[in-house]
Amino acid sequence: MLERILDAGQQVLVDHGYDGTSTNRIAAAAGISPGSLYQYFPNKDAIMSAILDRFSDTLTSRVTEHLSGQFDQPPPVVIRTTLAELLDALDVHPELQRAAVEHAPRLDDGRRLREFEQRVGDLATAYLTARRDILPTDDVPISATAWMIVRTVEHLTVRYLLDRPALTRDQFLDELTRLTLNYLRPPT
Amino acid sequence: MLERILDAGQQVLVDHGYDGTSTNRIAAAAGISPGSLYQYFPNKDAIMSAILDRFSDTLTSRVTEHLSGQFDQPPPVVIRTTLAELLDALDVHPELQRAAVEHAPRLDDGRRLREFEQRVGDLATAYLTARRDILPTDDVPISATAWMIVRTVEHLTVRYLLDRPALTRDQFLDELTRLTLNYLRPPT
Amino acid sequence: MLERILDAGQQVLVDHGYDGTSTNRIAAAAGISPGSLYQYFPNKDAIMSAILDRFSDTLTSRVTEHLSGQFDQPPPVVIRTTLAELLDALDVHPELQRAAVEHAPRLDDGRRLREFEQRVGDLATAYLTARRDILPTDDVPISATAWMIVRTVEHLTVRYLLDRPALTRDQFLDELTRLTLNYLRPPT
Amino acid sequence: MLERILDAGQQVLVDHGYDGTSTNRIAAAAGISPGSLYQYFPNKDAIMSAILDRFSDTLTSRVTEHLSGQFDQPPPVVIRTTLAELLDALDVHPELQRAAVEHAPRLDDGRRLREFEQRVGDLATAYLTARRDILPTDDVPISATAWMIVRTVEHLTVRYLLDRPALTRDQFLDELTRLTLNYLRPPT
DNA sequence: AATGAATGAGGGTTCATTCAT
DNA sequence: AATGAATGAACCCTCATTCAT
Repeated sequence: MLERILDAGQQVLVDHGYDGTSTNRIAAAAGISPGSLYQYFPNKDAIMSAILDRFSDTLTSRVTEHLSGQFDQPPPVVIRTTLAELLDALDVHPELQRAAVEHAPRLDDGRRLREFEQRVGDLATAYLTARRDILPTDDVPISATAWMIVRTVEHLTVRYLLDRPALTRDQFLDELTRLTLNYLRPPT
Repeated sequence: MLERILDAGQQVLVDHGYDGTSTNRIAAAAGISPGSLYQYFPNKDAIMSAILDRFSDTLTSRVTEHLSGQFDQPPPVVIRTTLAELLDALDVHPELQRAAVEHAPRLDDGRRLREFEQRVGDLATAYLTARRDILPTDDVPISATAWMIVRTVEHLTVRYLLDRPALTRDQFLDELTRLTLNYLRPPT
Repeated sequence: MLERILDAGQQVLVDHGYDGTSTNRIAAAAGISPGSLYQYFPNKDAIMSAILDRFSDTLTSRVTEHLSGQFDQPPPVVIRTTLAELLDALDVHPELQRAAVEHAPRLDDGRRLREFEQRVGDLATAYLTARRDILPTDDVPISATAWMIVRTVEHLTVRYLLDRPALTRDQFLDELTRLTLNYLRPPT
Repeated sequence: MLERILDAGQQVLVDHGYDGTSTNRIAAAAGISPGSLYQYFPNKDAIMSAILDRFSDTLTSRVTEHLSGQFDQPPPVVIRTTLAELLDALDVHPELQRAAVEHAPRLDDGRRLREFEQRVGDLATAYLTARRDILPTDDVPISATAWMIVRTVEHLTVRYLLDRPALTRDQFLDELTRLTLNYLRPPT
């Protein structure tokens, strides 16, 4: 039933946007009465949060799982396949992802979104720390480098799926991989 | 009077956030009656759009102006100073910018935001076309390369101002410049 | 319009009791839309308070006015006519008075009602202080004596009108006057 | 089980006030499910009524018991000790009493409260009839005299406990006794 | 008897929009 | 042009009550 509510809420979010997502609509979409929502969630925001949490959990675990199986591959391989994994994970619910990107900033003052980014950032920092040798310089903290990369990758991936620019999936992954790897290349 | 309404709306948006921006508040801030708003704008969204348009116009013209005076400088200089110009332009109204980032996607289904990005993208494409020599390959359309760079730069700049990570302005500009230039570097 | 809302609210209060007094009902009774209530009152409690305030103001001013014109009459006359004045004032809106008595305790934790009693108590204290000579003893503070009398008179008057026991108005006034005066009589 | 529900309801009433007393809370406090309440009571009001009934039964029986053991004492003693008994009986559950006073009027249109007062009034009438000699006049029916006294005593006692004015228990009992006895004193 | 999830009408309140003045 | 009182649909949420299990 929790699932049913989240599914319904997700559908409403996708169909009507954040402002169009009323508790009554969610209840109707779930085929239950408005009051029943409150047996499972304390309020509307909790529902929205749970929807986004579920989504971000799926993403994080897919990427983490993939990464943990690749840790000893050469960086270009790790990065390229990880980006592919992220892209494909996001591509499962492109509509939800659009909604999430557009509306998550308002939930808990965006804490939810920031948490997700934090988790991915930690992952990237961990990887870069392990592969400290590929970093071009010591002048910039690893966390800052990770911050640059994570934001870039996250945003470009999302926007690629939403805008569908004139690039094939593989071309896009090539570009994104190059962007990332070149960023780490030492100056000549 | 149009200006007055936009100023008032912008102030309310900055002070009270998107959800706190009611038409009544805007009218009060503008020193007119709620009904009078509708003499100048068909509805609330039109006001919000106009506020964001004005902001994006300011940005575009500052960057365009700067770029046109730098066209013949060496690319590293052009890019670094252009990024600085963009960063500083955005930094004038960080609160407004936050509001814009969080809420623009919902206005007109995001058409507004896309328009702005289109304009900046065209600018970048024009520059890259002129400097076609610095591109690493012909396999990827220039517009796609511009798309990658524009999204990256735009998003990182915005997030830098909002998140204020542990990087000084100059460090950040260094990183962003390197990210951009390295992206264009040919493979070894 | 304020008056109209208060009248409507008063009617609804009388007809449906405190719990039956919804803002929607008040609005309907006033012939306006629910939203309009909030142009004149910040919330429901403010409406309820205003209704009771209006009622208690009427009472207080009638009694005060009467008392100020009688201050130099002999105590039995003052008391008897004052009680009559109070009884008649309360009798104007017996239904409202019932509602007030039954439901006022819940408003602001009863602050409203207490305020009214405070005002009447002050009046009584003032009178007793002026006529200190009729008090039987100095052992009890005047304010306590006033407290006893005010509660008694208020409650009996109210209950007389609501319960209509087997006493004529004049008999009741006789009894109430005797109760009050005898309370002040010195022991033999 | 009936007892258990009443105990639970009473506790909730005392702890959370009338508006905070939901059937769900009562059920939880009683350690049963909401649905089970309706096996023992037809609806919420019946529960509330039963709680107040039980309370008023306790009061009546304490006072009756006391009175029956004092019938042949001199009136000043009977009255003083009876008032003391009532005061102490009410003081056992001041919070419950407050709830009772504030909300009893609304139950069954106040029938419940009136019944209680009727019983106490009958008691007083019986006593006064037995001691008819102490009445100052025959012009007023005994029941009316009892009505005056019962209301006064009941209300003052309740209010004394709720308002806690600047009077000790004994001072208050002195005053209340004097009020009652003096009311019955013949005019000079 | 007992459960407790489900109900759904109704609660107070907001606010973009309108329209008589 | 300008007003601002009035609108009313929609918001989120509560809770006494029911009924399939």
